[in-house]
Amino acid sequence: MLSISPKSQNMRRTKEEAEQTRNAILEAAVDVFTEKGVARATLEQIAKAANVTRGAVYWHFKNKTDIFMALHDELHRPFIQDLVDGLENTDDDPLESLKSYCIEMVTRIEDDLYLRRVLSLFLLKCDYTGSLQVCQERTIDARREKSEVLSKFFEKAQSRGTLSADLDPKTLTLALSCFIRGIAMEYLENPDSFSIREEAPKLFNVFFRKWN
Amino acid sequence: MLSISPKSQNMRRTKEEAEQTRNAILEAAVDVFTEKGVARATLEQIAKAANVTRGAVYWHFKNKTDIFMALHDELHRPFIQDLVDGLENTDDDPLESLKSYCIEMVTRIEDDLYLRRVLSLFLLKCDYTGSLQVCQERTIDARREKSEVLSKFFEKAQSRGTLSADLDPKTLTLALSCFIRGIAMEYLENPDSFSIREEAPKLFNVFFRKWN
DNA sequence: GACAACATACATACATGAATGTATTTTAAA
DNA sequence: TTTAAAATACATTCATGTATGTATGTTGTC
Repeated sequence: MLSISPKSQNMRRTKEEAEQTRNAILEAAVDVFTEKGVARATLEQIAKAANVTRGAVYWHFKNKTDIFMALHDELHRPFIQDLVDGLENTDDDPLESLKSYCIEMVTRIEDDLYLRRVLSLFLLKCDYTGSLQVCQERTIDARREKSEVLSKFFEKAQSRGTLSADLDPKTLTLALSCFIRGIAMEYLENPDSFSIREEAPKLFNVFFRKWN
Repeated sequence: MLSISPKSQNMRRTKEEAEQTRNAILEAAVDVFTEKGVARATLEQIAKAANVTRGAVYWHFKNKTDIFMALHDELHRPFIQDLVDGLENTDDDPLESLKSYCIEMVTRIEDDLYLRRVLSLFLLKCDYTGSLQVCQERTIDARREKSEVLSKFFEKAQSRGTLSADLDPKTLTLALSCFIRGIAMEYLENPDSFSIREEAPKLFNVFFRKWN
């Protein structure tokens, strides 16, 4: 967690220091949001966790929703984008590389503690009613993009004969999306119930077993 | 939505009328919770939706958490129990009956509007931080019970030779749980993105395709 | 390069509303 | 008569947003 420089209070910061403050607030927000839940988290708690006052928070952000959306933009969408990129940069056996990419990706959820917190925040610690609805609508676009990339994988596999032609790529895409989502949800909700690192290879072996 | 009998306000009700009032409050709570989200919903809104005052609400329930837990007990856990029962009452080809049961179950999510609202409420419209944490802990037990029933299915299939012996029933159970969860989440979050009624058979055909 | 003029980056103080919980009252059922 | 099932009234808390203060960074000007 970033902590702003120990200037005696109420001294004007330089541009870089201000940027640091902004980041500290965002990081503090992740902590407070995941601990209290977005709805129950107060700006006072976030400010305190970032070692600033609510004044600083209101300087950098309009309100709680604005903070959440900033996090959403900076963390969630890049995550999906990263996923898309990872999918596009594979060119050998499509299904095999897709499989190992999936395993790698969900394993990161267990290994990368920060990713885990952030995903938990967006998937578990908030509901997208009210002012947060717009965030969800934005991710829908990103998800459709993701689905299109996935589809191409299955199509490529079909054209190479690795995948039976009578299976619908759209269906497989939907199935895989649901599967990944379910794994993430079940793990985040109860991380002690199973180890992704151990189970992910088995799980995706089940999903990607002989298709033709 | 139940509406209590049109007695001129402030008349004492009979026991049955009181029970009706309680139910009206619970039904109103489902509506308000799903529309506003549990955190943003107020007791005033719930009372108004049930055609009573906050006084009635506080007579029947301690607070908002108490209402939520009552709903949780009356709706969510029976749903899981129903699932367990449905699984136990099949005795022919285990995998085939498991498959059709899965299809039936998720299809209900699209067809049964009330089920949809309730599931949406518990899966999407609340976060289980703070006072709602206990609810989540309770479902964890129910889920483990569900998993054990599922496991037995795969074990039975193995003993009958329908399922390769080198596949771990535990893994298959986890996979199926995640898959179902993911389907429910994706659909509830964006019901327009696909039709469960059309896709469920295809999806579970993918999952349950030749195992041996 | 010094200095005024201004903008920036906050902290502090305050006003407000909204939701909650409780205390009191009302009416009729038991 | 007592008590259940509410309605009504009230006090309190709490988070929010905003207004204001303030000291310093920044920038144009000479």
